[in-house]
Order: sequence, then C-alpha cells, then structure tokens
Amino acid sequence: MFRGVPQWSPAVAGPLVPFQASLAIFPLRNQPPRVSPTRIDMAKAPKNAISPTRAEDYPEWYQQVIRAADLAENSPVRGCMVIKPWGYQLWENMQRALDDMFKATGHQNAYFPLFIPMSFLEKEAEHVEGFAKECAVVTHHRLEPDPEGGLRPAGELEEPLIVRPTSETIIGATYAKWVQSYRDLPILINQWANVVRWEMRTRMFLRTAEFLWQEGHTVHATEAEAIEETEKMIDVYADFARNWMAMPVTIGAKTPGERFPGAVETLSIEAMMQDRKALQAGTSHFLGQNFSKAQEIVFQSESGSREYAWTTSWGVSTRLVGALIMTHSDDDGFVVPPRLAPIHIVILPIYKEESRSAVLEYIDSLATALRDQSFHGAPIRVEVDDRDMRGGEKKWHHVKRGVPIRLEVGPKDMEKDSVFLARRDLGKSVPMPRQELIANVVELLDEIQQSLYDKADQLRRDNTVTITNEKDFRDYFTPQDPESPEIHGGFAWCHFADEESLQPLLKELKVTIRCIPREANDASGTCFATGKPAAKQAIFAKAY
RNA sequence: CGGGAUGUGGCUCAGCCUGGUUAGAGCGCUGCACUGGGGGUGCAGAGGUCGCAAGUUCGAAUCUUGUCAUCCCGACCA
Repeated sequence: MFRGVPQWSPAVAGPLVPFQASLAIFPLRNQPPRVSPTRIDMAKAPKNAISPTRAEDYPEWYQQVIRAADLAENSPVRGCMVIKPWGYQLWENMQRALDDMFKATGHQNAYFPLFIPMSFLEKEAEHVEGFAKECAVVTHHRLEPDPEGGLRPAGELEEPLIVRPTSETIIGATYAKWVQSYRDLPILINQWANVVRWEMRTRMFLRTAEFLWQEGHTVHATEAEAIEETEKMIDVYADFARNWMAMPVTIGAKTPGERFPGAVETLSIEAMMQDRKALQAGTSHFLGQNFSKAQEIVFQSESGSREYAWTTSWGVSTRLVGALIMTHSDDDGFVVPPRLAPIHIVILPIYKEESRSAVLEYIDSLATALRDQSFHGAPIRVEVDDRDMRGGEKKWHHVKRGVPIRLEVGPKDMEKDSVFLARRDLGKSVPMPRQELIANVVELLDEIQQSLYDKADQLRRDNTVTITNEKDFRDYFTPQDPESPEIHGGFAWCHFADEESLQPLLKELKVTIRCIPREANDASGTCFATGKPAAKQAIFAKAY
C-alpha cells in the first residue's frame, strides 16, 4: 500500500452511473448560438474541460478529447489522420513495450514492401474476397503536365499494385523462397508498418484509411506448434493490454462469420469501452495451411517428405490508442496510465518575479531527485513547465493531456519543503512533504496504474450479464430513446447454437458476436434464441 | 452507391427568407500593461476577393442554374 498519503476520495472517480441524470439538462444539438458566454456563466456551470460530456454525446466527446489532448487531427486526405507528437509518443511507448515482448518470445523484425502485386492477392480466394473492397490500387507510375496546366498520371503499370491492407501474401511469397527444409523452421518475424484499408466510414485511431501497426508472420513445421504460437501471441497482447494499458480484456475465439479471411481460427482480445461497446484490441490468427498452399511454402521434413508449412499471423494497431482514450478518459480530457505516459510528472512553478530563481532552483533539484527514481526499469519522466502563460491555462493543458501527476510548487511550499500534488485519475490536489513524495513516487505511479485498471474492470463487471432468452436480449440491446440512443447494453454472455440463424436478430439490434471466451466456457446449455442445445457461450455486444 | 444537410478570417458560427454604404461575433493569434495557487483584466492590432463557375440585376454572401467538396444517416469494416 501507499503509506503516509492522505486518503483519496474514491467518490471522485466514480463510474458512469450519474451521467444519465444530466441527459435532459444539456440538449446539445439544438443549443442556441451563445451570444456572450460571460465569465459569470462559466463560473456557475459545473466545469468540465470537454464539451459535450460522455453522457451527452459519446462519439463527439471522443473527438473532442483527441483534440483537447492534442493527440491527432484530421488531414487533407479523407480518412487519414495526422498523429501529433503527444499521440505519437503513446504509440512509441506501446511499440517499445510490445517489441520487447516480441523479442522475448523469440521474434525478429524485418520489413516487406508496401506494394503487393495484384496477382499475389488473387491466390487465396477467401482472402481476396475479404479485402478486395477496401484495397487501394496503384495503376500508374508517372506524372506529366496536362493541357490545363495541372498534372496527369502517364505511365500505366502492366500489373496493378495493391497498397498492402495486410501482408500475408507478399510475406508468404518471400517465405516460400526461404523455406526448403524443416531446419529452416520456424520463421518468427514481425514487421512494424503502415497499411491501407479504404474504409467508407472512418474514426480517428479506431478506423482510418491508413493506420500504423505491427504484423507478425510465422511459419512452423507442425500444426501443434503453429497453434501454440497463435495462443502465445494472443496472451502477449492480453498481458500488454492489462499491464501496460490498464485495460481489462477477454481472450476468445472468433466465430466463422467473424474470422479473418483465410484463417482457420482467429483469436482476439475484446475490451469494453466506457459507452459499453466492445472493441477488438488485438488478433492472432492460425492460418493452417491455407496460405502455404496458396504461396507454395513447402519444406522437406525430417523423414524426407514434402509438406506444406503451417503459418500464423498476429497484429495490433494504432487502434490501441483509441482504446486507451475510450477506456480511461473522463469529461476533463485524456487520462493516460503511467506505464504508457509520455510524461509521468509535470511540475508547474508558481512564483512572483522576486521568487522566480529560488523556486526554479528548488524545482530543478526536485525534478532531478524524481528522475533518479526508476519506474519499471526506466527513469521517471518529469517535465518542468516554465512557459510564460497563465497558471490556470497551463494547468488545464496538462489535465486535458492526461499527465498522471501534476506538482505545483511555489514559495509557500518551499518554506514547508513540500509540494502540491494532484492525481489526474482522481482530480484532487493535496499537499505533500517533498521527501515523502520522493520516497513514494514509484508506488504512487503503480497505484494510479492499478486504480485505472480497477475502475475499468468495475465498469466491465457492472455491464456484463448472462442472457438466456430472446426477450431479455432484445431489451438489453434496445435503447430507451431510438432517436438519440443513450449509453446502454454491454457484454451479454449467451449460449448459442447456430451463428447463421441469429443474423437477422443481430443485424436488427446492431449486435455482433465478439468471441467465444476461452475462460469458463465448458458448461452446455440452450440457445437463447432458438432453444436448441448449445455447447458454447459467446459474448454478444455492440462493437466498434 | 441510396437518403439528409452544409460550404463566410486559424476554429465555431451569425448574416441569406425580405439583394443596397468599408461583411460581423466568440474563441484563437500578435504586441503592451496590469496580474499571478489557477483556464484572469484592460488597451491596441493582424487576418476574409463569403467553396467554384455562369446567370438575373444599377447593385449578389444574400436570388437562379450548374459544379466541386465536406459532414451526418444506411450497406462494409482492425
């Protein structure tokens, strides 16, 4: 435990429950134009940095958090985004942690081309069908002046190139050359790359036309070994989600209808966002011999026979940044778990001109003392924000960006050899002696990390139900107000017999089968919709 | 690709129905001053050929037609 620290009020960090009450009070859409938003108005209203709040309009809140926290912005190219430094540092931190985990499980990085010959994609029927609609196609290679003074593409390519939506085919084609003997196996390679999927509808971080990701592609001599790899990597993702992102996830298998095109089995981790929708945060595919047959990845076994290899692929993307935002952020902006935070602690000097140098000197030594501490193997990241701007504005800047700990240090604190400490996750400030802070700061960061996980886990518990009949299912997934649906639903664990026959119902309610959870899922029952005997339970939810 | 809407300073928008002097506001930005445990105050300032094209008219941000772009709702999706 974190000794010697004043009690934090747990009520401050409550879950979503009270938001419902405020729905009627803020009719966002039809608000009259604000003629003169006076300071008096501002002072009276309950202050939130983000407008609208989650309860008022969740999707808009999400956009506003991204803007307020300076994570990313839309680009001139439709569906693509500019990831700004604060957002990109999150991705870099994720990359570093994941990359270490990949290396620790025996993988190496490599890089494969952005362009894929169209013919490669055509080789695996199911795979083409799955991606054809969202492929960007390059057909020309040269620009020349056109009569109107602009430019036009001139040299038509003999064979169109696809901008990779994923790299199974081109990597498979390469592996086919590399693999000859069982001694060449396994191949355990990962690549960090960008991919393009020409989506109709995009949302920052969650679904953009171009996104950043990693894709692992492995080849094995035996089915069992490939399956083990598939399982191992989904466990790595779950570990990362839970321990770095402070995001609870459920590991499970996709139903045939939800599987990756061309995969024999797709495993995923599913998380619950604060609007109770599910988000697929990572996938790991057992590809069987489908791609090795399409790409001719053949090896000679120990006994001399020619055999098709077994392959896997697995990936996570910048979507994880979206997951992070929607898991922890609140109505004052972004909240980032310490282990991924670009900055752990920001120190705000407070001084008048005459005390300036003394305060800065004090802060400088404090920052050094904090940086000397190691948080999970790396120095604590401390920023001193001495920009010349109003204190309030500066404070809110860091609140909105989600810096876990904020220290305010002025002459009065110096006199008492203490600091004013505010935790972003709780939103309250308390005075604390300097020595105590230095002694306990690592524990404090861990406590914040843990409390974020606990809070997210509580939300998920509170909104997970078991449903055994269709009426309850309909009630659970139907909003009170169809015009502007309130936050509703959650994860419903249901026995089901046949995916196909559920489609009309699921489509009507906009619910999907998220996964068949690995945990606690062996008791048989009856299908919630048809009453037929059913061996497995699945998680049903609305999803991103 | 079907249905709905919108294009006016960096951002959010008002003005348009009922055409008429140098096109407005809030925020943001720049400068100065006062401030300083809280997104403060005052003063001064920069920034727009009103998406584009044609038409009607003495006169168009405003009316008409065309065009382009974007956004929202549907079918698809990490």
